[in-house]
Formats: sequence, structure tokens, C-alpha cells
Amino acid sequence: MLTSIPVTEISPRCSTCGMGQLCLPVGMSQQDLLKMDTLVQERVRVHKGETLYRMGDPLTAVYAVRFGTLKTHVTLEDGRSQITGFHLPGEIVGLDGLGEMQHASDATALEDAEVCVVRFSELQALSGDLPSLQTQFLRLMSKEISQDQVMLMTLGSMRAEERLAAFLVNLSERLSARGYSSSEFVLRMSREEIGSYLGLKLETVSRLFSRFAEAGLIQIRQRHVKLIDMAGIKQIYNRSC
Amino acid sequence: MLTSIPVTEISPRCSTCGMGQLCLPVGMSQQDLLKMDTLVQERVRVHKGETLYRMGDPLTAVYAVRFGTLKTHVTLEDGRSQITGFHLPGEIVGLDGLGEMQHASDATALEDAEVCVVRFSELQALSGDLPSLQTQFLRLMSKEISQDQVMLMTLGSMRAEERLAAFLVNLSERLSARGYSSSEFVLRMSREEIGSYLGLKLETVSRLFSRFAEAGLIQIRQRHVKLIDMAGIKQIYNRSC
DNA sequence: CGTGAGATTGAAGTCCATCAATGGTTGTGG
DNA sequence: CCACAACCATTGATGGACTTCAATCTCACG
Repeated sequence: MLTSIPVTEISPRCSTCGMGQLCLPVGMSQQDLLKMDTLVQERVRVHKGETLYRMGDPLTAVYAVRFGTLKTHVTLEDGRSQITGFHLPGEIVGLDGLGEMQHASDATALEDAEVCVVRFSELQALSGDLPSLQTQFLRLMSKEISQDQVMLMTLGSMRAEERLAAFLVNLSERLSARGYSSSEFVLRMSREEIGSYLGLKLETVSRLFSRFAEAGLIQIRQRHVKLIDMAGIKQIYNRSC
Repeated sequence: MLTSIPVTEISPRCSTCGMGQLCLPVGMSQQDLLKMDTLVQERVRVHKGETLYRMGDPLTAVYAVRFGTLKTHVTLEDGRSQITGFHLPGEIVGLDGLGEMQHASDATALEDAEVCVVRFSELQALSGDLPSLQTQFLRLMSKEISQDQVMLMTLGSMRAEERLAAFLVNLSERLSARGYSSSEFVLRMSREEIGSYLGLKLETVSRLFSRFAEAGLIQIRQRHVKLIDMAGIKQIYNRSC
């Protein structure tokens, strides 16, 4: 089950959180940052494979990933499902549900994770005397829209190898922004999950990884990846064929 | 060129605009609605084929479609481009650029159109003492995210005929909400544009239209469509194959 | 150490793209 | 107002990219 962890005096707060430069507080003054400390009064532990929320659940909060990795996915009646995003620490999930105040996707942990619960009521209240929070929240929503549109481009007009190359580079950059190595990392998702995200079958993903490795672009052993020739990888989707 | 039309005393305003129940003012009290009248101080006429904004342009406003149809599209360096949305009256375009305050896509008119210019500075100012505007704006952004995610699902896991059927139904519903016939309408976009949006080639779109017509699901002559068997069309993408 | 989920690799098949030729509609300028 | 051009749409034939089906293989975990 999901474990709830109350935030106490001694817990880390927004003002002291290492994710600050990636999360809601981006660009806030020290003064504003201190006001943020009342925003999150609860955190939730989500173990690998557990679900944070499901499509249709009433939305009372959005969630900032504190550590771990989540996936968001939508499912059709006939069982087909599509992963709409992988979410790293500092990213917000649940934004797609604010319109109807009920979640428009499922969110599941790919590894043990912890999220900060950002109650929508608190968010609204605090936004009143913290315009920078308002602005920052809009900015995050807007970024989500433009990222989804890049993904639409990827699914709509790129070939399989271009999609996978773009995926690797995107992941690399996001990990790098979080202080991890940009050239060597562990995939938290299966071939099937990568395939679902990229609109491909798991066998195709596997074959492409093998081909990339053969071409000397990457090394891959199970879920451990090393990017060898970053320029070469980028060329796959940059070449003006 | 784009024609700017100042909003004067006698111009239609938000409080009297027929699009009210679809646009920013949704669900506002009469009192709030009157405050909205200061929000839009300019409208812009965009003729068929003209561009409202381009990717990279600094963003100073978002735009509410008043009449006509727009498309938004993103382009890669190599020239490939993807249509990310078709926008009908009452819908807001430009939301994807708020994150960086510069536009993340191009917006082009498919037919002569007019948009209300919603300056971001005005929006922020007015949001201060009009919380319902704030809420409504968040709601619209959130809907855009969840719509994009439905589109990701469509591109990532549906077959060609399912995509086209879903497209027709979606368009039908949106036209219906605007007071037009849900069963008979004119496509404002070419086969190629439909194909770009759905991740298909124009020949595929054309063939599918012909097949749908042969199956008695629709009638189609150039851009004039009549949906004959709505249940049958929905079955194409609902059947639990 | 054994088991089972996940990953790899091969062979065959399908769906959609590409290439190509023709037909239809719209709009423009003589 | 007509003729022509330009654009858009249709349809057929062929090919290729990715999927599907299937048989191992690998490794993480009890």
C-alpha cells in the first residue's frame, strides 16, 4: 500500500530541497521560497509497481517527484495502453487532471519512489499572495504541453531508430540536469515500456539497441546503458534525409 | 498581412460573445463576466494561409479563436513537419509558449479567421482580482495536456483506420458543441494536413475515406463529409480486437 | 540453485509508404 | 467568360519498415 509520511519540523522542506532548481520553486527569491514551506504537508512513498493514482480518480492534489521514477499511462477499453511519460525527480505529475478535477491517466512507480503531495486547495490559497508560484505553475503546465507536442512530432513523423535515439538523448539530458552521468545510466523501464512510450513493439526496441551497439554508438547490457558516441546518436535524428 | 482590429465600445465583448460557454469565460458569474470585458483590447484578422505566430517568436499574448479554423504545427530542421492541432472557435492557441515566453509552434489559418488577442500582462493583472479567470485558465491548459495525451495514444497505438475514425468523431463532436451539424460538415484541411496530424500519408487518408464510403459509413465528396453510420464509425476504434 | 520474467534473435507476414499516373476543382488572367 | 494552370484528390502497383510469431537466452530474485 501507499505509505503516507507527514512532513514535520525536521523534514526537508521546499526551501532546503535539492530539487529546488528543477521543481516548483525555480527562480524564486529566498523570501518566496520560505513561504513555499507550508505548501507540502504530506509525502507519499510509492513502491515499485504501485499506483499513485488511476484514471478517473478525483483529483485533490498534484505530485512532485522527490526520488524514484514514475510512468504515466492511459488505457483504452480494449486493453491497449500507451505510456505518456516517464517522470524523474523534480517533475510534477497529475497536471492533466486539473481540467476536470479528476485524473486523466494512471501513475505507476517504476522503482521505489517518493512524491510530495501538493494539495490543490493549498496551491490556490498560497498562489494568492505568492504570484511567483502562480507564474511558475503556469510555466510548468506550458512546458508539459510543449513536451507533449514534441512527442507528437516524434510519434507522427519519425522512424523507429530516430525515436529511440531521441529518447536516449532526452533521458541523458534530464539525468544530467539532476546530477547523474549523462553518458552512463540504468533504464528504469522495460523494453516493452520504452516501446509503448515510443509507439513501437518491444522486439523492435531490442533490435534497435542491438544495432546501435553494433554500430558503436552505445554499449548496452540489459538495462545498463553507456552512450559512446553522442554525436553519432544525435545524427540519427538530425540528418536531413 | 495580419489586420489588427481595435475593440471599441460597440464591438462585441466577452460578456456578449456567443463563444462564452466554450472559451475563457466558461462558468463565470455575470459579475465576473463583466470584468472580463477589459481583457481583450484587440482582435486580429488572419487570412487563409497567413501565419499568426511562428515558432521562436517572443510571446506577448495567447489567442482565442473567434471565427475560422487554425492549425498549429511544429517543424524539424530537415523540413519534416507535424500538425499538432486544429483549432475551432472558442479554443485558445499559444498556450505551449508560456513556459519560455516564446512560441513553441507555428499557427496558420486554414480559412479566413479572427482571433481575440489576450495579452499575457492583462491576463496576469486581471487574474489578481478575478480568481475564476485564474481557475478557468488552468483548466484550459490542463485540458490541452490531456487532449495531447489522447493524441499520443492515437499516434502510438492505433491503426490508420482507427485514427481516421477517431478524428472524424472528434471533429464532429467539436462542431456540434459549436452549433454546427454533427453529421455533415466541410473539412477545412487538406488530405495532407489530416495525414500530418494523424501520422499518415495523404494517399492513406484518401484511401481510407474511400473505404469508409464504400462500407457505407460516410459519404465524401472532396472536403464535404456526411457521417452516415456514426455507430459504425465509433466501432472502428472501440472494437475490442 | 532453480525459476520465471524480461531480453534477444530469426523468419514470415502485414500495414502503410512510396512511386506513378490520372482525374477533378478552383482560381486567375487574358 | 473561358482556358489554362496549379493544386488537390484518387487509385493502382510495388516495396520496405515494423509487427507478429516463435524459439532460445540471460539474469535477478526468491
